[in-house]
Amino acid sequence: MPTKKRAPKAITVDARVTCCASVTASTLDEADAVKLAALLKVLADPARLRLLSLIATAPSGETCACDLGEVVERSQPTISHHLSILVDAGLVTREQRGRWAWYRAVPAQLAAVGNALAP
Amino acid sequence: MPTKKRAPKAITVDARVTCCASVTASTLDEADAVKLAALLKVLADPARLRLLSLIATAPSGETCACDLGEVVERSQPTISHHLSILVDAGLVTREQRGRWAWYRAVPAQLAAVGNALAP
DNA sequence: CAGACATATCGATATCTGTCAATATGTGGA
DNA sequence: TCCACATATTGACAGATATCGATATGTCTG
Repeated sequence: MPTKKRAPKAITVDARVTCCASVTASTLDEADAVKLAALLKVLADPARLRLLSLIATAPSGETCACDLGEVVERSQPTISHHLSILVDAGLVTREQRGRWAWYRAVPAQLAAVGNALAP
Repeated sequence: MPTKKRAPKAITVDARVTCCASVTASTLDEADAVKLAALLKVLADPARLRLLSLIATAPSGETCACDLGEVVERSQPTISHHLSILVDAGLVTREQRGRWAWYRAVPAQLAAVGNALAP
């Protein structure tokens, strides 16, 4: 194995996050299918899609949870619940600052799911 | 008679099927979110992902339902049920030939969903 | 026509999930 | 310290859904 140099470090954004196998590249086995389905299931909810969309398109790059309730018409516990699910899935990150929670999108993770469908 | 400078009508495969709005392009409203979530929900199941993957990667371009049961380990009614859902979502097409049902993938529809996530 | 076969539909069920009200936790200000 | 506020957690519940056995529908073959 003639590889000498170390692997290319952080080249730009690595959308090559190996979150899941491609649907069209080869036939998915059950394990890969379960993994991808789990991520898709996170996305397959209107409330979560709207939250993610709001966070991802925020001009400042981050969004306060306090601003989400007004747009997505759900109760505060429901929104908090959905945000947790998005965080657990690695689609957004959460940072507590004082009383407020700030969320940022993780574009690479979203892209990874998208690429699993449309490479 | 080459070079008619027409507007680019049918540009190859149009993966630009307007099935759903992009998550990151602008903030989704509830209606768009419901639409996209519905399609994602169809994909967010391991059995359906495996079926779609099998159909999409078939060398001949089509797959007989009779071959799907052996690979995806579910009962015959369950597989038939999932195939119906995939057809209804426009992700595969179904053609009855004699006793057998043949399925083909609809790459544009899958790509449209993927592009809604990763443009 | 009769039987075998492929697929679809029906009915039932166990599990999952989105939602909210109530409550808990934690933070900053007075 | 005490209170107001932002967010998270808990508990409960209605609706959705993945699954299977039984059965129906439709098609080919002898």
